[in-house]
Amino acid sequence: MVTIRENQRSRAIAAIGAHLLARGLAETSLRQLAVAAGVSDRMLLYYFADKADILAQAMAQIAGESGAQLAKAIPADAALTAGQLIGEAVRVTSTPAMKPFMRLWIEVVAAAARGEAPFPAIAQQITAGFLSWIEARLGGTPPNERAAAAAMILAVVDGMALIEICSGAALTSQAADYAARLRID
Amino acid sequence: MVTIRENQRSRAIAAIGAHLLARGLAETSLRQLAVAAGVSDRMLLYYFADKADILAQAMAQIAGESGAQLAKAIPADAALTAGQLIGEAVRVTSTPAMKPFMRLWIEVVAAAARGEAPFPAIAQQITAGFLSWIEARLGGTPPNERAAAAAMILAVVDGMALIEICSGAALTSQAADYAARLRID
DNA sequence: GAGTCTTTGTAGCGACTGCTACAGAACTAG
DNA sequence: CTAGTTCTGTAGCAGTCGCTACAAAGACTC
Repeated sequence: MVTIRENQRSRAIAAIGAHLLARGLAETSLRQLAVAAGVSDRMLLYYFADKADILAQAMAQIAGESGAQLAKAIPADAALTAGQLIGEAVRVTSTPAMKPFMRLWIEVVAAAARGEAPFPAIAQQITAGFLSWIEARLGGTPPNERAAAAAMILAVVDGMALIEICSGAALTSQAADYAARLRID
Repeated sequence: MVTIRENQRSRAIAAIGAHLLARGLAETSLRQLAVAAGVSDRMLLYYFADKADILAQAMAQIAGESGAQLAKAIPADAALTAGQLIGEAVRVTSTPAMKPFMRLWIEVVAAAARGEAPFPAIAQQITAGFLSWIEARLGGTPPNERAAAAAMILAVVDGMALIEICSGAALTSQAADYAARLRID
């Protein structure tokens, strides 16, 4: 009973997700999203409740895919120290496949800072996902320090994405190599 | 011969700078900036060339003030290792006085990523300022490693600002303490 | 006081925003 | 075949955006 609509809806989410990864949040008016999805803006608002709904579902899909990619990249039972995981995490998130996501992620955080719906909720969910991914691999760090260590590692990973935007890939790559040498007392 | 106009111009820059620090980039339409500056939008475009000009000058002023604040916080000739400077830099940029600037900074980087004028140029300038501030204090690090170390430290500092947006002050403060324990091989 | 230049208000343009009313097309159930 | 539901195109609303044309007011020189 829902075939056409649901089918179109998931097609639209996939197309808009790809559009977001390619273009960021710069071209996200309803009409621009509609072009990206290959339908009319009228139809987009027939499939989804409103613009925030569209973006939320597209971002959820993207986050899910990227999360799966991360999960595969490093085994969940890797018992690393914080120092070791910094290097690994930076390496994984610097992958060409992850770069578009990290760039979009920066824009999402900024939109969340601005309070722009639906990004605050999205940012919180993705952050939680990142943190649990990190914590699950911090077996070499005392349990009572894992939350702080995970947040610190996430800061380094996110910071690298920021540096890439401001200073380009070359310096970022050097910084990443340097970060891999970090150790904890 | 330029008294009134120049006077009003610098008043407007100061007021708009304060507005940006308080509200971020969310409320930056010409009409909103005009209200913040206490003049009409018509006048704002009489004092300045266009909206990008307004934002560029306000951001330059803010960056200058924050840069001076940073310069004072840690002596320029402090010969620190990268590990030591991470802790110091995170401490300084987490100061209540610096928090609004760091938050705005995140939004500026995201706007730069989006290619939105005049933010790419602004982001590049501020990044250069940050990096030279850091490098000047890395006397304890071999000269050929300073650029990479500075970029890495900037990544940590910026990343902390991102974490603060997504996860709040409490976790960020723990992460900052943890970051202060980082050392370089 | 006339003429000139700087400063300011009013009013609005054309483009774009998210979103919707309305009507017709297509399909399905009886 | 008819009635009802699902789908989709056209057209446009009310609002905001950056910016500007026009003209009047004020300041200043001579």
